[in-house]
Amino acid sequence: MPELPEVETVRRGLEPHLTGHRLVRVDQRRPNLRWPMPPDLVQVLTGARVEGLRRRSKYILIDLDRDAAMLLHLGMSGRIRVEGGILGGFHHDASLRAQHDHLVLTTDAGVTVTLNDARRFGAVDLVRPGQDHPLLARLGPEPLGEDFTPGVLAAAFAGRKAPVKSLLLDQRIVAGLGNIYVCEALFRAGIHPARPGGALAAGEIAPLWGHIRDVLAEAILAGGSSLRDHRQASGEMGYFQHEFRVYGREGGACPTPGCGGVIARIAQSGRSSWFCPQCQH
DNA sequence: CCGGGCGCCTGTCAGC
DNA sequence: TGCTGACAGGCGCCCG
Repeated sequence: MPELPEVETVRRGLEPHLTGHRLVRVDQRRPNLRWPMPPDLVQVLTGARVEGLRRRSKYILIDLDRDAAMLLHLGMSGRIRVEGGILGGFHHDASLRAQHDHLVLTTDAGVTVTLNDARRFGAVDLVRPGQDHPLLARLGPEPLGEDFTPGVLAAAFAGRKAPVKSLLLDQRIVAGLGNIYVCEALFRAGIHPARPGGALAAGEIAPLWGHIRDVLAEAILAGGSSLRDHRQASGEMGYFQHEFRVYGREGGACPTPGCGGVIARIAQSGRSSWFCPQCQH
């Protein structure tokens, strides 16, 4: 499912239900997702008070009044739903199978927060104070943060022969992009996804940098993109899928006025890239 | 270091 | 109505 905008949407939806609340019950239904969950997960979480929620790239970090923060990654199909309480969700997809509910947190307000992940590519872990967590250690800058600049992007592309599409998916270069928003940013920038990164001119990189930030910010405002799995914590869909200009639109008309191109799809390292052959070079 | 490919899992959909 | 293959918002690992 989730790229940065979807994860940020989930984080914002969870925040009012968790921050300042104590976890009174923790129900762990299986020992692992992509990796084993820590053996002391239930012990550490039970009775802990949540001090706040942060996001780093596609990870949610739940700060606790304990010597650990909870780390959550939603993989491809992970969903969070919040139920119960005054602000609880009310229109969750009835087809969500309880079979894939892997972790249920209950707060002192009677709210339940459930992690559902059919494909189990997601992760739950604990981050100890001062720990350089291996999943976070090598992440590049936050694309919406101050550390991400056109110069940083240019330096990361310099001399690289890999397609710009692959480089933007590399979380060490910039952290939080996935297939959707890379395709959309490259379209907006008029850059062909197969161009070698090192072949981009500075005059192309700065606009690309701006389009990456724009498309992410717009998607966050829309609550993310709901294709198959993503829902806001309330159960409500995101709406940015209606704004896609190329993603998933093979055979459709290029939205650029007067272009007349037809959206194409190519495979790049096993994943689909959609683009307009007419206006992306 | 670099680039590319594989595999982890389940669900859905198109085509036969 | 099956069945089969392709494909899906990610990412660590292994290979040359």
